[in-house]
Amino acid sequence: MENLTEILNLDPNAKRKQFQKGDFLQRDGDFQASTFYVKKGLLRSYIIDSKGKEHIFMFAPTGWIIADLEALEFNEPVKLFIDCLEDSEIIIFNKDYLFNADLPKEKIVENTQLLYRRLGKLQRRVLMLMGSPAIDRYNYFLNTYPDLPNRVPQRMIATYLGITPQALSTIRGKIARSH
Amino acid sequence: MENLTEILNLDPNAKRKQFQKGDFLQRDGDFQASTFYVKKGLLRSYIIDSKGKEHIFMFAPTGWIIADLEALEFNEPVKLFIDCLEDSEIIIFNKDYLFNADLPKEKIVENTQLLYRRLGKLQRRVLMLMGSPAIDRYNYFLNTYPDLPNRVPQRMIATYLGITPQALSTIRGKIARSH
DNA sequence: GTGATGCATTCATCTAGATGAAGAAATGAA
DNA sequence: TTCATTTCTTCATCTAGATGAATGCATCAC
Repeated sequence: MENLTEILNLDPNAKRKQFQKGDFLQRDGDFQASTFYVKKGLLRSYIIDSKGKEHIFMFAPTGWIIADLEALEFNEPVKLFIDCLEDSEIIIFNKDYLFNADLPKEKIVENTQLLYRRLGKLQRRVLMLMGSPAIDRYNYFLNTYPDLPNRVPQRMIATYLGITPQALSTIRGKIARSH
Repeated sequence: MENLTEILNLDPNAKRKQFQKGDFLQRDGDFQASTFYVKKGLLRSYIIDSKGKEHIFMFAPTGWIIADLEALEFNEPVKLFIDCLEDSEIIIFNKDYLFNADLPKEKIVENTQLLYRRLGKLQRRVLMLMGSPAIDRYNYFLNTYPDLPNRVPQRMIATYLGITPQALSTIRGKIARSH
């Protein structure tokens, strides 16, 4: 995703900004959704459901792009909170810029490749949420984000998987006990 | 999505084909994933999990595009079955054609819009699978596919929602009883 | 150091939805 | 029409994971 940096440097409206652990970049109810490129650090996006429970939609370590895709695309108010899990350097830009008419055609095609990739991953996520038990989802998580287990608390991993921290603890116990 | 037809007509490799209810367009294990545009009819894509259970990833009525996005993007063998729920007229084409260098830039940008839209929908699907009870997911399904309840059997709707036909039957019973 | 706050683990319950079985209704083929 | 197949519903269990509470550790502020 490093080629993105180059593009982002071209966007006259892109803002580079430093954030601290705990800072919010966007919250539920905001009217204007933004797109964030993580130059360095770690973000996450999540909702809080009707019962007050947190559900992490994704983590975004260095090099990733994170946004409320639904709000962006359908011009709805933001549903996803986005905040910093570590001090982070972020580039805030307009989604449209990735497909701006000023960019050369090949760049645009390159950028759509990123969307395609994300679609593939999301497809997998849906299929796993429907068809795989929590332990398989946990193993897939470890594969997708190999270095995150050391950087984020268990309870966040649990809410990413769609289970409670207690359930994750039990699963980890089982894995450990079976060597 | 009607503008797509036009583009598809330009693709020299796109094949138009007639299928019958029950025909398979693609199955688990195929090596070459394709992309299908539904000119008329109704398709679905689904996996069969390790316990032999069916999970429908999506329905594709007239005007929709359906494919195994993960297999396409990462050049993996196909995981999703795709078959016809009704007699259908299908255009089979290469995903790359949507972003072919021969197309005018505006067309490419237009096509990425479709990807974005799909991403937004998938985000919502993930969030609902994690955070909403089956009844809410059912109502959202009714919203997304208003005319499908009359065209597809309940058991398929259930496997789309990620629950069993029995559970869906109970939910419908509750909704009916509460007027 | 002390106290406070947050995190992980364990255990005893509880529950949404799964499973399996059976009957009723609908669909389809001959 | 009749027979077979599939679909839908209901009910009696069962289970993965939720909930809530208690305990033991860390971490941080002061």
